[in-house]
Amino acid sequence: MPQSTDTRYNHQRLAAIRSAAAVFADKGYHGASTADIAAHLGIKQGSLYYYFKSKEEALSEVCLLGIRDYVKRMSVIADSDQPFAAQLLATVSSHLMSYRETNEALKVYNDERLYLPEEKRTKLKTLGSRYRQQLEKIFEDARSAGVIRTTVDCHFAAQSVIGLCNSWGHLIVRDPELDVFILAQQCTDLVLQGVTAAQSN
Amino acid sequence: MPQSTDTRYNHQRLAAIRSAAAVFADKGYHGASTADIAAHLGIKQGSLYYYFKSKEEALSEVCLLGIRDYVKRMSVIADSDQPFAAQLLATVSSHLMSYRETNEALKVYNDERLYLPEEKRTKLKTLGSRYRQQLEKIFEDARSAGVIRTTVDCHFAAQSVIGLCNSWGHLIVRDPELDVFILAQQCTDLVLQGVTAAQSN
Amino acid sequence: MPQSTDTRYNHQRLAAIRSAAAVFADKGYHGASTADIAAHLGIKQGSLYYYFKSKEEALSEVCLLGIRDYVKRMSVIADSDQPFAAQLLATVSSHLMSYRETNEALKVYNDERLYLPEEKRTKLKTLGSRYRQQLEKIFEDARSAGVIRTTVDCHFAAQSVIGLCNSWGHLIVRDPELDVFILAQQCTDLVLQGVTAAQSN
Amino acid sequence: MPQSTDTRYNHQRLAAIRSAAAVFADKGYHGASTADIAAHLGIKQGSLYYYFKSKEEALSEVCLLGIRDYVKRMSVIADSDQPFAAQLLATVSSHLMSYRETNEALKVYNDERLYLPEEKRTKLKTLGSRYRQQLEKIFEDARSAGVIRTTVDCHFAAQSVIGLCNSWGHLIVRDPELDVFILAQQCTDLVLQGVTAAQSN
DNA sequence: AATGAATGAGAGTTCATTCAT
DNA sequence: TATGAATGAACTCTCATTCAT
Repeated sequence: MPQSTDTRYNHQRLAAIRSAAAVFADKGYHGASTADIAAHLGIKQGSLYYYFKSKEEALSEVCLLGIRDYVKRMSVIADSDQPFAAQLLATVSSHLMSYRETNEALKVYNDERLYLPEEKRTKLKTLGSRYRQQLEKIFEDARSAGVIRTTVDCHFAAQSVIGLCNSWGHLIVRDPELDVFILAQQCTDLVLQGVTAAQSN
Repeated sequence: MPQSTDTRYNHQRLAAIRSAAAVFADKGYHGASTADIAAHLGIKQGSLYYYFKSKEEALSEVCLLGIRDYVKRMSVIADSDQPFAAQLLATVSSHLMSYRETNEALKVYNDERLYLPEEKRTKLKTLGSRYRQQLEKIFEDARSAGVIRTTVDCHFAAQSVIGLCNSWGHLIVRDPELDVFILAQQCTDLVLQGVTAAQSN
Repeated sequence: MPQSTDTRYNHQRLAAIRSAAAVFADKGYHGASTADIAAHLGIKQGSLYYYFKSKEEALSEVCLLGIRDYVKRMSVIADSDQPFAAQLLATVSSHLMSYRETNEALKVYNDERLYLPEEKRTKLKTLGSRYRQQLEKIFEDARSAGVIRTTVDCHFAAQSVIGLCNSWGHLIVRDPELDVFILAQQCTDLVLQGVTAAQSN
Repeated sequence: MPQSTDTRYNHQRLAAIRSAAAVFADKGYHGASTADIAAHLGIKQGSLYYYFKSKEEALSEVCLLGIRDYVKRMSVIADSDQPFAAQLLATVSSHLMSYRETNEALKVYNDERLYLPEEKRTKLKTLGSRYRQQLEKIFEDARSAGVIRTTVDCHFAAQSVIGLCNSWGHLIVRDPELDVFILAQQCTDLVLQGVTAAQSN
């Protein structure tokens, strides 16, 4: 069993996970064949099994890759002392950036994790839930501080931000021209101000 | 070959499409087997082919069912003389309701249409684009009328509304307890006002 | 799910079991491919799965076929009132005949049952053990009646008879010329009298 | 290529053969993988090929190991001047002991040799046949000498003794508690005297 | 209008084998 | 002497599809 050190094996294995992420993102878990993944990595089909016990393990690893760092960054943001608007922008930026950085793994986490067996899925779900709860907490703190309206449903708001980011994430993956920073700014603005013009009176 | 009148055949065929929608929504296109669909409908696998030429045709029909009415209603909304806020609420309501009404077909349209061949996909895409354009137009008109800020990017706004509705739609399909009307109100509010508290000066 | 009546399905399924028995007997469980079995039956490989859920189920059914009748006949013999010598001859005859009748299924039961999962194996083992116990009982009764020597270890004797029959069974399967009736007579004689010449004094 | 002297290589090679014997005996030739054998020996899969040209060669060596000494001992017994009963006991003892001594190799020879190619199999068969013929000769001599009944079929008797020993051998391999000496005595007794009580007149 | 039976292509997976190091 | 990495063929199994009935 390989260590998590910097061996050649681990290097190649990570490459394999990234290949799986790309292919799963493109064709979906069931639509993608192990031959597709192997071809993307430049090896033969059977050789994949030197790195994965099964196709399912590949999916599992991709999902983990997809949310690990992204959840970690959310913790950093939640623990910071920045004002609400800055935290929100940071969250959205981090979320959208993840779609670029992790080779579509986050998309795979969102769309394909349901094909994992219960056990692995709940483990991932725990991570995902923590993310939402931390975002929710940010909203609640802002509401307590009077920064946002008292009528705002924080659960709804957090879920909406996540949903908004995810739906843009799909477009980001498909369209490499999209500017993630501008988009993050726009999304944050929308959530903060809405679209309505300021009442002038 | 049966006519498209109100025969028993057409009745059963619609039931078959709905079964396909339910199964595709649950397991994805590739994850679902024709046997699953048949079982959901209460017939045997081979008998499905009396209603569909192929599994792909089933997907195609489901996607069509998923957006037809929903696009139609958008046209009605776009053509109406209601004020912007009312149009937006109507759009969101219609969108979210579709997830309930059409037996998960809209979810299938969103998640699985990419598995259709070019030809059929572009045909659907046309419908989907029209939807977005009409929504975009609503935003543009509102901007011209000074109802929303001039800095609002209408393409971005329309896409965001659609994304927001779709991400909530996924939750709606999985959670039958969610109240679609309240949700529509909340989404509209978010887009209109954002979350920021009113500046008191 | 098919009934155990005389449907076409059950007829074909039995034929499939017999084919599996023949092929397993010839090449062993792991050495035989499902393609081999299908070819022996005159259908295509994939079609086998219309009759079996898995290759393992095929093995399981073959093993069952292999001992079912054979165990049943032993019960009849054990319950009869015949003298010991007649019972022994009947047992040996029945045992050897099974190798001819059941299309090598008994050989498969002996050699390949260890590849079944625990659960199914123990179920079969119960049947097999009953067989040995009944035979052992026959020896014990004979010993009590003074028909055989008091020094005879009945467990050893029963196991030896079974082993003798099984080893001849292997030869019977491979050599269609062997006369089972003569063989049964010889085996019984050996066990009854041994080879030693009568002491003449 | 190493010599057949007492090098470290030959030492390890013998260990490899014994590992193969153990694994083949446990899982069968086709059920066992080269990885299993390597693991049993404490090396990695690929390294096995330093000792064997192929998996088949491993089987071939195991079979040879299984019968070589056993056949040799039979020759010694056959050439000796002992009385029939002593020869028979010696034969049975030697046969049963082989199951203990040679690491299950004799079991492998019996059960798996059929997977060898014609050429190698016939070579082994020659050895095996010689064994049976020598045993047959022992019976024939005893019959000529009037030690055993004239009605005894010597071919049948020799085959039966071998079969009896092999079937007990299987049990010996699986059950380390079985006392081989007692068993040899019992088997010999059975063949000599049968089970029938002495006629008292 | 529906079914039972079969098919064949393709999937995931295993594994004996090779070879540079 | 042994290993890590890779390969390709074979295998079990699934499934969309067909068709006689």
